Amino acid sequence: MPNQSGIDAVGRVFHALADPSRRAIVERLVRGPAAVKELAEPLAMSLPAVMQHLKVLEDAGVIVSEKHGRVRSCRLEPQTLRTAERWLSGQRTEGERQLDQLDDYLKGT
Amino acid sequence: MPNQSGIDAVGRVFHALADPSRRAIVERLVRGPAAVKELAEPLAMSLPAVMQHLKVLEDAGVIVSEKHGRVRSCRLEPQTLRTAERWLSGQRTEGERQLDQLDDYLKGT
DNA sequence: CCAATAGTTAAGTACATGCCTAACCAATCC
DNA sequence: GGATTGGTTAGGCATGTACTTAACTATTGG
Repeated sequence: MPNQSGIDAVGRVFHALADPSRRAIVERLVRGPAAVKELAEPLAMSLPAVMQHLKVLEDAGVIVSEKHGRVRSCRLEPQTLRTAERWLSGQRTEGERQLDQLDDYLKGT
Repeated sequence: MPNQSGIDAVGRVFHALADPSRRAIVERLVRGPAAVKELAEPLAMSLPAVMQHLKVLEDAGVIVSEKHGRVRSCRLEPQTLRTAERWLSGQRTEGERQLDQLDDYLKGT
């Protein structure tokens, strides 16, 4: 069991993105919503395996899905990726922060 | 085994960051280098366990370490986190991209 | 209605992860 | 030199992850 209990939102997102198949799914969904079948196609694995990946992504809040008729449509929940991005951008050393300021200065001119 | 073979750099970084103890280590190292002992202190686990976490972080390229005398000093390798950040910022939907442009416009005025 | 399509559930397997304890090594300190 | 400090190695255990196949359900097109 991981060190901390269940409510580790950022951790779930990073864990979801650690798998190349799941990142491929995300990369596909950036271009718009897709059905499970379509997401499965390029992935060289069984449908149930894909479903598990989708569950991990959905539990992490990276995607949402809803069923219309017999097809489940999945789409990205962009805010969640932004949260992870924000955690990363928070981890800057003092040196980096100075470079960032220089950067802003140059852009602002 | 994950779907793809070993040379998945971004995947290793995300996997390293999925664990709360490892993120705590990163958050500490943002404020400057530290010895293994110091990193272990707030973590409520054995030294060997901490060492394994450090190995995961080092294999992912998130940190580097070198031994001076009997103490191993660890520090952040900021570029690696930037790589992960860049992957995330690449995953923007069309809608988000438009918001970003609006954002840039407002800032640039 | 029947068959094909899209998805779901269940159960099983192989391997990875996150911890532990115990034993060990090598640089310091007195 | 001997004890202490900081780190390392080895082995083991419980749980989690990434798949698989087989069987099943619900929608839909002809």
